[in-house]
Amino acid sequence: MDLDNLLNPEQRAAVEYCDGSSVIVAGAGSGKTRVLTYKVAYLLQHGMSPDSILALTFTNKAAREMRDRIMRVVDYRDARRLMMGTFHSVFSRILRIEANNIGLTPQYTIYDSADSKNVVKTIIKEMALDDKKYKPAAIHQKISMAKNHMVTPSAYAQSSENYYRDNTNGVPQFAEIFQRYCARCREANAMDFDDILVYTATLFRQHPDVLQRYAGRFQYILVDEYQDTNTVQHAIVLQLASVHKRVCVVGDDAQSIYSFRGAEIDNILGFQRVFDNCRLFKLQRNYRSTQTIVEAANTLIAKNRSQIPKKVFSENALGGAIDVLCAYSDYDEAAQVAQRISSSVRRHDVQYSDIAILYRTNSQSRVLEDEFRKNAIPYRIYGGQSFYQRKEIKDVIAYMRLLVNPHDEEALKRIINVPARGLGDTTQKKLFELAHARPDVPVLTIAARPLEYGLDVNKGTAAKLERFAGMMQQLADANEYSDAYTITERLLFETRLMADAAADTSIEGMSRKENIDEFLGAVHDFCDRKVNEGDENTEINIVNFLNEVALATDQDTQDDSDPNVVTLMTIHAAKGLEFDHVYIVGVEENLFPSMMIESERELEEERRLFYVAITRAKEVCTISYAKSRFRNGQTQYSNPSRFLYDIDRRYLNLPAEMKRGSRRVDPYASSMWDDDTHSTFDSRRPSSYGERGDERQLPFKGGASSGCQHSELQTSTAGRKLSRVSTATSQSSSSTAVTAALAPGDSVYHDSFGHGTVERLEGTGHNAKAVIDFDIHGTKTLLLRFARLTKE
DNA sequence: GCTCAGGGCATTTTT
DNA sequence: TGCCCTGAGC
Repeated sequence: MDLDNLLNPEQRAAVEYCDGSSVIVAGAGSGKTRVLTYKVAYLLQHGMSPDSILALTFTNKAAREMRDRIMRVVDYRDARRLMMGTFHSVFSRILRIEANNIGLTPQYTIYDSADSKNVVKTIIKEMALDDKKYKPAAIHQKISMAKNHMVTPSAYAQSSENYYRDNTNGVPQFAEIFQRYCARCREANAMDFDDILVYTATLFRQHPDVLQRYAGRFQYILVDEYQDTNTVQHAIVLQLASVHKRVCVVGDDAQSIYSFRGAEIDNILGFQRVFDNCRLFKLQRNYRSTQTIVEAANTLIAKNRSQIPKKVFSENALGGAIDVLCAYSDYDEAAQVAQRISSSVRRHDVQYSDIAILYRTNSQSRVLEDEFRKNAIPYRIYGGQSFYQRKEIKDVIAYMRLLVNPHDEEALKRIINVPARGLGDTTQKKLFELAHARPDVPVLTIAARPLEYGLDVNKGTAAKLERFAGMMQQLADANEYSDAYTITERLLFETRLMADAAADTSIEGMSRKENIDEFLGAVHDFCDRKVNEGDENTEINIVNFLNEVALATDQDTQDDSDPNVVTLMTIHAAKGLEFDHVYIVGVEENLFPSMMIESERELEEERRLFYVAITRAKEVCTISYAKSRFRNGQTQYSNPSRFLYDIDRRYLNLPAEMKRGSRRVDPYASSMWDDDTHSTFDSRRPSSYGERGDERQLPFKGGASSGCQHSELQTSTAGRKLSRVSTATSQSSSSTAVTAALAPGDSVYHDSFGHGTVERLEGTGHNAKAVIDFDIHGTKTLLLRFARLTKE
C-alpha cells in the first residue's frame, strides 16, 4: 500500500495519525471515504486486529460502501471481522446480547416510527386529550427530541422550565404522555429507534463491567458524519473511548443539516476539547467540483459564525457561472428546467443520469414530474414509500414480530383482524385494556385463553380469539426449529395472506401479491447470505431478519442499477452524493427558509442546507426560483431567497430583475417600497440580524406567512405613464386601492403571472378587483391593495 | 365491521 | 392540490 501515491499530504497525515484521538474536518468532495478506507487499512496493516476496530456510520449504505472499499484494499476475511455499521445496527446487536441487563428479552421488537406514533396516539386517546392540541406526530417528535438529549420522563417532569413551556404551548400533559409512552414500549418488550441509543448509553452507565468489556475491546473507533451525531451518540462514543482514548471522528461542520432531528453541530465543533492532544486535520482540497462552484459555495458559508475555519479549494477547471433562473410560477419553473435538460441532453454530451434536481420538500416533485412526463424526460424520485412501509409487507412483518415477541402490542393490533376474523374494534379495545392491566402477561397469552383471564367477550368471539392465538402458537413452536424462510412461507399459507393476495385480481391486488413474493425472496436472500457468511454466531432466525429489516430504509431497497434517468430528491437526501449537473429549484424566501427563523443558529443551518445543495454539483449548477407557487392549498407569492444574495455575485448569472435589484418587493417591509430606498439590496443584511447567541425575535419572523402574498403589478398604458400596483390575496390590511390606475384594455405586467391585459374592474375601495387575462396563466382575478403611483 | 364522502391539513427525516 | 382521518350510513 503506497499511501504516497494514493493520498494527498493532508489526507495522508490524517490517515497516519493513530496514536490518539483526532478530528478530520472533511470539506465537500474532499475524499472523505477514501481517507476512512485507508485509515482502516492502515490500522490493520500495523497489526491491529479487525475485532478491535469499531466504525460507525449513519446509513446502511455508507456502511456497505465503506466495507466494500475496504475489502478491495485488505484481506476480505479481515474486512468481514470489522465491527462496522450504523449506530443503530451495531448497538441493537449489542443490546440483544445484553438484553437481560436492561430488563428486556433478546427478542425485543424495534418499533418503527409508525408504531411509535400509534402508541402515542393510543395514549392520547386513553387520556381523553384533544388530538388537535396534542398532535401525535408532534408529540412523538418531542419525545424523540427528549430522548436524543438523554432526558428521561422523570427528569423531564421534574424540570419546572419544561412544565411552564408545555403549559404555554398548550400541552401541559406532555410529561405524562412521555412517561406512559416509555412504560408502554417496555411492556411490549419493544424499543423505538431512539431507545436503541438511549438504552445503550444507559447500559454502559449502569453496568461498568459491561462497558469495560466493550470499551476494552475497541482499541480504535471511527465515526463518520460526526456533525450529525446527537447528544446520546456523542455520549456513547465517549463511553466506548474511555479505555483506549483513540477515536477518529470525521465530518464537515459546514454540512450539518439535521438539527431538527437532534443533531448537535457542537459535537464536532468542540470535539478537540474532549480529549487531550486531540489533533485536527483538515481536508480542504475538493476533487469534485469546478472552482466556480466551490468558490460560490465558500462565499455563502463564509457568513456563518459557528464553524471550523477552513478554505476549501478546487484545482479543477474554472467552470461556468451558476445560472439563476427566474420563473413566474412553479409550473413555469418546471418547464424551464425541463427545457434546459432536454436541450443539454440533445446538444451536449450529457446523460440523464448525470442530472439531479434538488428541492426543499418532497411535495415539490409533483409539478416537476408532470412536466418531465410531458417532455418525455425519464426520471426517478427518491424518498417515496419504502418497500418495507407498504401495507401488505408491514402485515407480514407484524406476524413475524408477534411470533418472536408475544408482547408486541402494535404488531398484534395490526394483524389481529387481517385477514378479517371478526375481531373488531370493540373486542380489541377490551383485549388491550386488559393487557395493560396485566403487563406481566403477554397480550397473546390473554388472547389464547380470553375467558380464563376474565376478558368480557361472548363465546363466539372467545373462540375466534382462541383460534387466532392457537395458530400463532403453532407457528411460534415451528419457529423454534425452522429457519426464517420456511417459517415465513408457512405463515403466509396459514394466515391465508398469500391466498387472499392471489385471489385479488385488481391492479393493486396484483401488485400486493408481487410485493409479498418479493418479500419472501428477500427472506430467502437473507438466509442464503447468512449461510454463505458461515458465521456460526449468527442464527438464521426471524429475530435477526427482523432486526435488519427494522433498520433498513428505502435508501437500502432502492435499486442502484443505473438506468439513464434524472434523479429527483430533497437536498437532505442528496447529502453525500454528486452529479455533473445539479438544478436547485424553489429557491425562494417561502421555502428557504420555509418556516419562521428564530435564531441565528437556524439561519446558519439554512445556509448550510443551501451549501450542501450547491456542492453536489461537479460541473454545472443551476438555481431557480418561482415567484408564485401553489402550496398548502393556495397560491403563494415570493421573492428569491435571501441566501441567493449571500453568494458573491461574481459567480452568478443573475436574471435581469435581480441584477438591477430595484424591482424587488420586500415582503417583510411593513409598507410598500419606496423608490428612494429600494435601489440597493443589502447582501449583508442577513448577518446583520442579531449578534451571536442573540435569540430575540428577528424582523422577518412571521412575515413569511402574511407578507409574502404581496406581489407587484406593473401597468403601462398607451402613454408613458407607469404605475405599480401591489396586489394581495388577503384582505387583512386596510389601504387605499387606486383602481383608477387601471383601466380595461391596459397591458400589465405582473411579477408572478407575467404579461396580461386588464379585462375589467370590479368593486371599489378595499374590495377593488381587477380581472386580468394573462398570456401564460389565463384569467386571474386580483384583489388590489396598497397602491403607489410613480410617474416616469 | 366495512365503505365512502367531506373536513382538516400540510418542512427537511440517514435509523 | 392531494392525503389522511373521521364519522355517518349501510
